[in-house]
Amino acid sequence: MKGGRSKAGSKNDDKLSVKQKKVKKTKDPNKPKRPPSAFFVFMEGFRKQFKEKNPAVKGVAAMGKAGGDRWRAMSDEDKAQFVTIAEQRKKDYEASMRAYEKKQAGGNDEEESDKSKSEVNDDDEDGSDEGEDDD
DNA sequence: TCGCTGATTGTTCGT
DNA sequence: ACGAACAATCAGCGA
Repeated sequence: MKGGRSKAGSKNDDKLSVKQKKVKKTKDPNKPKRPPSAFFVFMEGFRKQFKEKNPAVKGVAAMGKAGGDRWRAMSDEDKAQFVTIAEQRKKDYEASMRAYEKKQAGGNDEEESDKSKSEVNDDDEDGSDEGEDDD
């Protein structure tokens, strides 16, 4: 979308590219997944609502159509909210991609795990009692 | 029993 | 610059 579309005569939205059915086998295990677009970010919240309103919904097609229809009904400003989030996701993706390229360049076991470390849980967590207040 | 297919749009990569 | 692929979701059906 985005106002200026490169395609000049896109009068028909035929499903020219009807591929993507079976996701190709990504042979690159380190390849980071692509950041979710604003539409997907919106879908994250929409899925819950859709499930609540349509608990008997089956398949993703119904949700996809409903989501797409709702998405188009939204104003650019409303979508801007998700777009902003999507941008953050993209930023994070760039960082992941950087690590990915780094790995591709040279085999190093250094992953992008140097970011903020939630809790220093060295030992295997038991999970029985959640002690959020350590110390 | 396991795994793919379907439908939506946006974004990103590759040529 | 254009094209094509791929991101998540859930339940149903095929082999």
